[in-house]
Amino acid sequence: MADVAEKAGVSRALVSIVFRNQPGASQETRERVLRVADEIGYRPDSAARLLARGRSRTLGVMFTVHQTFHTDLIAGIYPEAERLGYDVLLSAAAYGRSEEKAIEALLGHRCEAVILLGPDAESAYLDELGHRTVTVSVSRRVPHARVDFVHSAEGKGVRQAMDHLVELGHRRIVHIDGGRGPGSAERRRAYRAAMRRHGLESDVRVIPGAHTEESGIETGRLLLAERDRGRPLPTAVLAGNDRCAMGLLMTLTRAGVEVPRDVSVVGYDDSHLSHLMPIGLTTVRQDAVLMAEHAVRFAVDRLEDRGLEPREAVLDPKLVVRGTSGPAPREPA
Amino acid sequence: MADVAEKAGVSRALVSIVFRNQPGASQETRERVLRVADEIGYRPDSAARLLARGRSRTLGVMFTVHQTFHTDLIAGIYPEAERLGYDVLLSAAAYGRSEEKAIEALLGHRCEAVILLGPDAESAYLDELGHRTVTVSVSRRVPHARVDFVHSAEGKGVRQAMDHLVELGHRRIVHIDGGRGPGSAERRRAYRAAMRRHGLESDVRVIPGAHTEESGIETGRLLLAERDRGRPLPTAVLAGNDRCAMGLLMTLTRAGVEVPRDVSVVGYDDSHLSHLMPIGLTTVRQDAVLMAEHAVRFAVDRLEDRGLEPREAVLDPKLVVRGTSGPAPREPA
DNA sequence: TACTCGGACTAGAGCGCTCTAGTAGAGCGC
DNA sequence: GCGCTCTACTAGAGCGCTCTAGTCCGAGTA
Repeated sequence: MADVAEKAGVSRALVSIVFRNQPGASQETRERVLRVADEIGYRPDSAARLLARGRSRTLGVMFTVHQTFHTDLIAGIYPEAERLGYDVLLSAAAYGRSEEKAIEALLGHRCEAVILLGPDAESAYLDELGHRTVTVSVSRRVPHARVDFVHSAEGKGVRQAMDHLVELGHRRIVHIDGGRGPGSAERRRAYRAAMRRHGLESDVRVIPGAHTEESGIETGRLLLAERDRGRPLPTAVLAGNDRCAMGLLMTLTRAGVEVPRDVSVVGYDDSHLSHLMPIGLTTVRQDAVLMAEHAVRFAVDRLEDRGLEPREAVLDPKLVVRGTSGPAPREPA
Repeated sequence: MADVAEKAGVSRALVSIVFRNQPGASQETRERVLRVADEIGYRPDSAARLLARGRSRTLGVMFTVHQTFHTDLIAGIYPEAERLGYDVLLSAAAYGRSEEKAIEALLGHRCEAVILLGPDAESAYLDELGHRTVTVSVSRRVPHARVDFVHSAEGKGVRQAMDHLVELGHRRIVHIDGGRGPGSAERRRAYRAAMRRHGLESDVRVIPGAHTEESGIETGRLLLAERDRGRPLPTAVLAGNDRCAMGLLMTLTRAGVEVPRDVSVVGYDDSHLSHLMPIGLTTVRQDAVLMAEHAVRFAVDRLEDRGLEPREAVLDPKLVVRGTSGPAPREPA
């Protein structure tokens, strides 16, 4: 920086002004400084800048490698953060790298706020974190913790999906549970409620699972094995999320079960996988971009006005009917 | 830090020593300092640390959101970097966020080296980058650029896959090209060479595609349409990567084409998707963990010894035979 | 002319660390 | 006692910026 200042014949302070795009420098000088900087290959050191400024204007994002929906969210976080003048730092949790570790890394880099995508850490930890920094949780409700919360109205989404299936004549609708996955408790509850509302209480069946392809595959195998033992297949399955639906779909199709002729499958998330299937997955869309924007906005709002309390955004999901849901097969009389 | 020093009754320098785990402090003092720090909630500011140290000991990783293989790589990068005492910063390229932007963000955060996962930027830019910082490219060869290069021996992988298929009796083996995707030029070349070597020159067919599910779906539709017009299906398809194979697989299965009875499908990458399919995708494994370790090691080696020239690591891929490849169907005489 | 005012620019402190050079004191041999 | 070394510790400069509190100068005003 000193080199640039000298070579451009100005003070370091002026260079700083130019690089921060602040008033106080003539157009002429601005151009000269930028030109010199470019020649020298100078690029402001964000560490020093950050140190001097006292604020980092950086948002940390913790996500889980392999969660396709997270990557959709990340793609939405960047532009919104940029629009608001914030930098984004990513830190991944992975096998062998706990969420806590990923979060601590962000904190060490002086992120002013952390946005957690579907965190799985303990409530107590998250609450403590929320007291230490502005924290936003996406998808996962963290009861009694000082964190903002962005999610979609799981209940509404499930209800739409269930109404759709019932309208198509389905009665034996099975739900594959998302286990500890974000939102699954709400989805499970909504599934039960919808079944009850449609007078299908006796057909309620929740199969324990997870938000992974494996879970869908296993459930598929389970259902097929049951069929071979005489128990009829359900006519429709409401999967825990798209990945699970994918796994199920592959297993069923592979076994000669035609979707949606024999079984209808509905997913959840509308992650980019869903449009990719040849006939398209009927699923409940969570608008990743909108969720990302809310998360960023919540974080920034609380950074700029420390008095603000954490908020909750509930976004309306929307059933997207594609090819994997159809009329219920006629019951063998 | 000053607070900690005062409360522990030592100098700031001593606190620094303790936190850097350096010799020069008694066990007793160490414990006292750490205890006080914990009470106060002190956590070293990495910006200041970085500034003072002159080195950031941070590796920047650029990846593309949605590329499943990249997430596999990331999972491998973290532990190796940690082992060598380096921090990792992630920056994603996404729709609306160019690779250059992602890379510049890393540089702005004073990453000492950047590891680019399957970069798609122009050679000239990457070369310039390579002259500015230690740069490692994974999967994508960047000719004439000053960058380390880690990849798998595409040729060997393809050859293994082709030998496998030919051994199973296949002759009409089609290759779906990966377009501009990393490694695809080599794979295409190796496919042609293998066909020639097996005396199948007249059956060579490369269908333009990309490393995406869409591409597989489109190719599937194309092949099915051709079949309907009288041209027989190929008996085997070597896809550009796993995602492409997935798309193809779904399309074919959906249309009643049985895999591998009617058509064999081979992927490339062995990304975590492949084990997840119910019958398992026959694919060429690129060992993500090993590649990640090499990439990190290359970066760190060149950081610690500036005289080192960029190197190239060619890892041997390995054909993993699973369920999607089988004997060629008997030709309708 | 004397003044104010605002735009362009500068000096220098300070951000929270690390690191070099140094001190103080204990332990040792002679 | 002396010098020596070794360990435990400290003072203070400096990392590359930002920011506050200025200075300087020319145009506008009375």
